[in-house]
Amino acid sequence: MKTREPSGPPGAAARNRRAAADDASGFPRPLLERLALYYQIATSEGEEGQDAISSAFLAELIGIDATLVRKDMAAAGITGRPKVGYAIAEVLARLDSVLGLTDRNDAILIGCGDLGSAIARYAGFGRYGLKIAAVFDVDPTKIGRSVGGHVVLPMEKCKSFIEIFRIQIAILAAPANGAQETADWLVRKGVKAIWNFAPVHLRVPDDVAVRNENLALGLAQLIHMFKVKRGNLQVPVPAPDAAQTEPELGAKRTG
Amino acid sequence: MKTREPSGPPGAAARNRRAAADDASGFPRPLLERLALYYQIATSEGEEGQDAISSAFLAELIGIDATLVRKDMAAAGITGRPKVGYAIAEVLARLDSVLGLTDRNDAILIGCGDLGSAIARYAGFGRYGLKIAAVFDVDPTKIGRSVGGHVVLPMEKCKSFIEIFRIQIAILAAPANGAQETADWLVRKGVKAIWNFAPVHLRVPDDVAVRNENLALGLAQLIHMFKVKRGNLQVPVPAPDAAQTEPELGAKRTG
DNA sequence: GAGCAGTCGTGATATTTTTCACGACACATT
DNA sequence: AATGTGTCGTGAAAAATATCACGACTGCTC
Ligand SMILES: NC(=O)c1ccc[n+]([C@@H]2O[C@H](COP(=O)([O-])OP(=O)(O)OC[C@H]3O[C@@H](n4cnc5c(N)ncnc54)[C@H](O)[C@@H]3O)[C@@H](O)[C@H]2O)c1
Ligand SMILES: NC(=O)c1ccc[n+]([C@@H]2O[C@H](COP(=O)([O-])OP(=O)(O)OC[C@H]3O[C@@H](n4cnc5c(N)ncnc54)[C@H](O)[C@@H]3O)[C@@H](O)[C@H]2O)c1
Repeated sequence: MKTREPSGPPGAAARNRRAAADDASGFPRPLLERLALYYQIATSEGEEGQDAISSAFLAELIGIDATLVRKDMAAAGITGRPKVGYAIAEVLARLDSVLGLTDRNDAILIGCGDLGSAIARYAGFGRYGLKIAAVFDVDPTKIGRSVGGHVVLPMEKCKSFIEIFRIQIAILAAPANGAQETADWLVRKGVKAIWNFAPVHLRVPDDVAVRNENLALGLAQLIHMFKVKRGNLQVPVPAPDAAQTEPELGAKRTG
Repeated sequence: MKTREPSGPPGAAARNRRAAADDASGFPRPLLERLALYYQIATSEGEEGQDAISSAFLAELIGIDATLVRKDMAAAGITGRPKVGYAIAEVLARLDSVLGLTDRNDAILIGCGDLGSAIARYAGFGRYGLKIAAVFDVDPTKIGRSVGGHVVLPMEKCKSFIEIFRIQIAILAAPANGAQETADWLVRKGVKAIWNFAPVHLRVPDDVAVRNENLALGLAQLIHMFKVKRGNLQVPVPAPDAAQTEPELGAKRTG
């Protein structure tokens, strides 16, 4: 399946000033990532009394080029003022809209273990419109307990809850084992967005949004960076034909 | 005002322009991300008895092109066999080395609140070489408690612990307020890699690796995807001159 | 009001990342 | 052993992404 529609206008080589904002498939991921970062920084700067932020400031803070920040702002429809920068109020308002944080999004939390409890108790996602409407678990010893103001409900009640409250967003904090099945079930029940914390790459239909928040991958990246900076990591594999040491770990096919 | 000084060595400002960026002669970030994903999938497939995996299988699972998988494998120095695929043993061994997971990495955990406790109890990071050597907190009521087999220690003991055990990796699960200061302090004490869960973008010197595991940004992205797929997100901002609704939050210049 | 300094806006350019096309090789079957 | 099918390997093309260079505009100072 290709999520890429080959609808490329052949004559549109010249860049039109309308940016690529009206692309129905949303913004490219890297841009989106930076946009959310701008939102966060703008929020924190605003709380410190700032009225505006410059592209150079953002760029320096994040470690990217200032031009890129300006392009991003343009893509989001944010207009800055020379000599001043971007008005924080406008940045927040615009990104609120662009990121879709304007209205509240009710979600259910599946799995109330260590991580699920932390999420249930965390208030920081409220700013992004997330409202945990209910918490579910299969463990009888956890059902009925109150976690972060939510009473843990049995999974048996999940189906009707989704249907009655038209829940479309689910946070999946259950074990990896069975995560895909749970996700499939949620999708069948009508869930359209899944925030997955289990260390598996969930597969969902095309009309469902999924974000695999795979912390282990982040850790792997950090360790890689760490080793590279330390210098004791021999990454390069320049020899293209070198049929060097075969891993003698066994488990190879019976030849 | 760009007076946001990273409170580090005074002359380092010019040098750490790319500090927050990640690629330091290592692999580009997207590639690295996929590599870690292959590692995870290969692990799980291996546990199910598979001997080899094909590029097509990985591509289909992740939702990318099979050619890209093969390029990635080549970049990591992994050689496959036609008609068979990539030997899982080789994939794991090679990625172990490439990602730097071969030897154990001792780390300290700073902040043992909801999220910190979940991390301390989680065993899943062990596969990536991470070993939590100690847990620290400032809250007197938490000190002395046992969390995931670790006794929570007071921050006062953190300095000597880092020095004695030559700790180079820190997991930061303390509140955002003061996270940067804590990070600066850790860096001064010799920490070379920080896994940051506070919702701020940490600034560190060039020789320190940092991964900002900003969950809120992930949430923002999920919500954006969700809204776009639902169709009720009007992103485009074509009107270039239309002085439409100015944010009435003040902060506008008087003409 | 004129000049200066700082910042945005954007077309052109460079770099990186991904896809396409096709040849080569390995295993299975007859 | 010959044939057939499925998979890897890789150079070239395409697309996406980031940077450069420079013009335009704003606010400040004098
Ligand atoms: N704790 C962490 O720091 C951490 C870090 C990264 C990833 N994760 C992942 O997050 C998930 C949860 O981690 P955790 O540490 O909270 O585990 P946990 O074992 O503490 O909690 C899992 C909870 O899910 C419940 N559960 C099991 N099957 C369920 C089902 N089918 N439906 C609903 N609930 C179900 C269990 O009863 C339990 O309460 C796991 O997939 C884990 O790999 C956790
Ligand atoms: N809980 C979540 O689901 C979640 C999600 C995303 C991000 N976060 C972020 O993770 C961090 C921790 O979240 P939490 O929910 O565990 O918060 P928490 O308040 O439950 O825990 C924070 C802990 O850090 C300790 N602490 C405070 N200052 C410290 C310092 N200077 N040094 C060492 N320890 C210190 C506190 O005593 C407390 O135990 C926060 O920055 C939060 O924004 C949490």
